[in-house]
Amino acid sequence: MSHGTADDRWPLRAYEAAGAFEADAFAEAVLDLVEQIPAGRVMSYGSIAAALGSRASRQVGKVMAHGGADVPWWRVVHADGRPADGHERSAREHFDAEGTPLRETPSGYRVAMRQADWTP
DNA sequence: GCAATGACTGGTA
DNA sequence: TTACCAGCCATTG
Repeated sequence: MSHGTADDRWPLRAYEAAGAFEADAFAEAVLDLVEQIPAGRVMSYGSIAAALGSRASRQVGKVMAHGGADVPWWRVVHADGRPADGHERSAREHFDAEGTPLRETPSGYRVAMRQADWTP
């Protein structure tokens, strides 16, 4: 990461814009971790929380909803491989472009966690 | 301090 | 596989 300014490596600007001027260590860690997920791989909300020594998967979701716009949010999926609720369509395009292992289902698609699941 | 809320999970039907 | 339910966790009013 070169050296960049605090601005270009902290996707917290959206967070701040939302009203939270002081970013939590948790939110910072979540966004930072998401940026580290390699293309073609994914992590579940629960796994992220676990990697941070927490179990607040729902909080991870909240962080993504507010500051996820500046990070590869599509690499964060449900524990069963389903993409973020309400973003299935957009996520599909990214997965398709990155070659993320997917598997079709009667009602849509799902990420093949068995192969795509990643952990730092 | 309690109740509601949310990009969640795991178990059961 | 999908649908529903109870549990969990931090934030918000």
